[in-house]
Formats: sequence, C-alpha cells, structure tokens
Amino acid sequence: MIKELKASYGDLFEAELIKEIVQVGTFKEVPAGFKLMDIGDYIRGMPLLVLGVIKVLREDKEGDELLLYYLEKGETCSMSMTCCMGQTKSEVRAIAETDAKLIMIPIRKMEEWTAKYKSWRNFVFESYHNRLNEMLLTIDSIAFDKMDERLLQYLKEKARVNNNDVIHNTHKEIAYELHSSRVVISRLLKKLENLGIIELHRNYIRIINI
Amino acid sequence: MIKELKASYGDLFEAELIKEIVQVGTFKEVPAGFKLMDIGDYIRGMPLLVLGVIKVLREDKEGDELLLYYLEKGETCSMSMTCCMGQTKSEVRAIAETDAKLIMIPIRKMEEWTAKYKSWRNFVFESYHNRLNEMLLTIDSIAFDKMDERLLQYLKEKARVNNNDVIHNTHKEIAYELHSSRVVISRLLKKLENLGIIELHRNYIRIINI
DNA sequence: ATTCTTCTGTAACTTTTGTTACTGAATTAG
DNA sequence: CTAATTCAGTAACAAAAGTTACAGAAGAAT
Repeated sequence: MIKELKASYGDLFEAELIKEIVQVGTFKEVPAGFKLMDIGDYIRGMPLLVLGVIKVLREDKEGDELLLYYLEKGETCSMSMTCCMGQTKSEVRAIAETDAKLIMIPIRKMEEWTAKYKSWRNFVFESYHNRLNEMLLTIDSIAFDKMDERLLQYLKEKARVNNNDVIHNTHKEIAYELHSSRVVISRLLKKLENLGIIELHRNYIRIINI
Repeated sequence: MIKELKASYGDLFEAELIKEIVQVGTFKEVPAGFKLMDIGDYIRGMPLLVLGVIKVLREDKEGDELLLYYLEKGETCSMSMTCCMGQTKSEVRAIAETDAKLIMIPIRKMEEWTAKYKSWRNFVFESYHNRLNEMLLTIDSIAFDKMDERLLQYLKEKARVNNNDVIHNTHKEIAYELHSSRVVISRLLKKLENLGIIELHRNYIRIINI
C-alpha cells in the first residue's frame, strides 16, 4: 500500500501525512465493472485512487445514465468529500472502468487533516477545482456539441483513459453512456467509419485516425 | 457593511471571523447587469454575496452563452475560490442579475482562514457542495429535458430569484441564456400561453399558474 | 448441429430543434 | 410627426435526433 500511495501521492503530500494515511486508510482492490457507489448511498469514506480509472455517472428519472467524467490515478471523488462531511447521500454513481486500487480514508480524518496539513488542503481544493472544470467540459459538450462530435470525444477520451485504441463496447453501451439511442449511435459510428476515423467490429471499435 | 454581513452570514461565522471580514473585506455595490467577472479574468478576490442575485454563465466557441446557475444571498462563487488559490483564470462569466451588494475578501486570507476557522472551512466546503449540485441539476436539465421543460424551469427559477412573477426579458434574451434560438423560444412560449401557464407581453412575461 | 440470443445495419418515419424569411405592432430616435 | 428600430408571431423548410421495425451475421447455449 505504501508503495502505491507514494507513487500516486508522494509528491503531493508531506511525509507525515503519508504516514497517517497508511495508518488509518484501508486498501481496496476492485475489478472493472465494480460499483463503488450508487445514487442515494451514504458515503462511508473518501477514496484516494492509486491505480485504474473510475467512471462517474448521473441518472435520469427513467433510470437511464449519462457519463459525467472519469477519475484517474491521483484523484479523488469530490462528491464524496462534501457528502461525507455533511452526511448527505451521493448524487452520482461510480463504477470502476478498469481494475482499480484505492485507499479509503475515514470521514473523521478529513476535517482534522484540513486544519492540520497544508498539502491536504491544497489537494482538496485542487480536487474541487478539477471536478468543477470537468463538469464544465461535460456541460459544454452536452449543450454546445452535436451528437457526432460528442461521440467522437467520447471515443477519444475512452481510448485515452484505457490507454488502448481498441474500445471494447457495444453500440448499445455507448448509447447508454451518452444518453442516446442505439440506432443513432450505430448511424453516427458508421459515418465515422466511412470517414476513415474508426473501424467497426462486433463488440469492439478500433480508433484509426484521431 | 457589518449589518448586511451579519444578516447574511451571522449564523454561519463565529464572531471573530466576522470581525476579521469587516477588517479586511471591501464593500462593493453594483447595479443589475454589471459584469463582475469575465471568462479569462484573473480573480482578484473572493466575493461574499450579501444582497441580490448573480447569474453565472458559460460561453461556447461562437461566443454564445448558457446560464449555469444563480448565486443568492449568503453564497459565494466557488469558481473564484479555487481560481484565486491556484491563480488560474475564470472559466465563467458572472453578471449581477439584480442590484447586488458584496464583500470582497483578499485572496491571502482564504488559506489562512481555512486553517484557522472551522466555520470558514464548513462554509467553503458547503459552497463547493452546493455548486457541484447546482451543476448536476444544470446537466440534468440540458441532457435529460426537452426545451419546453427547460424553458418552464427557467421561467420558474427566474421568477423565484427575482421574487417576482413578472419576468422582464425579451424572447431573444431568454433564447440566449438557454442557448437556443429566438424563434424556438417564441414558439414554445406561445404554447405555454395557450396552456394558460403564462401571459405574454412585449418585453415581459407574467407567470400565471406555476 | 440446431436453436436462441445478441449485435449491427438499415429503412422509414416522427419529433424536436434550428433557420430563413416575412409581417405588423410597439417603441424609440430624429 | 415621421422614420427607424426592436419585438413578437408565424409559415415553410432543413437538420438532428429519436423510434419502430426488420434482417442477417456472429456467437452462445443446448
């Protein structure tokens, strides 16, 4: 645990804070697809992501989803932070996009560390800042872009976080995360293929040319 | 200044913090329509809103806007907080929706107070929490609702923050804040009027029935 | 091997949203 | 008062997105 922690957060946190994290944090390893948190859940602790990618989703009244953003190594779920401080329920769903390793920090430590460690304060504020900016980009994409552009961004981003030009998803799954319909996505994907940007296969898509 | 401050923040902050705010804060009064901050601006300080309403907007590549949310009495701009701590530029535009009074806090005090005052920490975290939740609602609305529903929500919210069932805006202005077109908004407004929900006039709209 | 299920492609159609164009009414500027 | 401008209503059309329906291919289950 110390090794992973130092690799992801060593430059960020002072040595003493790292020591405290090791003392009170619990290590957790989850497989891709694991649901880390659901809408309405009370948050038990704050996660520090040391390996892998977590996707954060929002749900509509019908129970359909929309991908909000990905959390990567060295990041945390800002939603969790305020939720556990105020003891409110989660407004989002978090699912491991890849196999992931995280360290769970007990709620009570957060308040304490915020007063005690400057590096923790900076980390917390930076997390909020990053999250708000991610949300702005999400809004930009939904409000300003047409579906073809959103789809392309989605594929690029997915390839990036998975570090793989092959995207293992069905059209249906992609439609779901973009809150669209399978037929629309198939149509647009075919267009992208005709433009030479991607290559379509059953159950996977290969990105050819940005 | 002390009176307004106590009215909006008296229950929130301990007496000593209030005293410090009075010492270092500068009082600012702006008329409706005043641009408090623009995209790309460096943030000089953190605003505490003591009276009035501020609208926060996002801009697309063509320079058209989208209303994100309103800030009300007792709130602050979370965007400002991290921006001024990290010295990054603003990603949003802030315009006084009504005449407004605010107290500007110098950047350097923020770090200090975060370590020193528990009430300040709570306020800062709560602000972030509220802002993230507002952003989620904005995303819900854009991603999940049709324009007629968004328009209705817009009118309701606008009436609420202005505490007035008469909305003094042209169709063009409404279209702009919803990132739509004037003709579309006129069409949908007429539908709402036919349903007996609103009453249309030149330069203003009256809300009749929720 | 045969059946069943899932995935993709496509056509045909509807709904929603956006665009262009024009009108007359209300308001403002000169 | 007259001319110019702004605002709202509407029609006609175009583009984007969503829906329904169906078919064939791939793969899984039996």
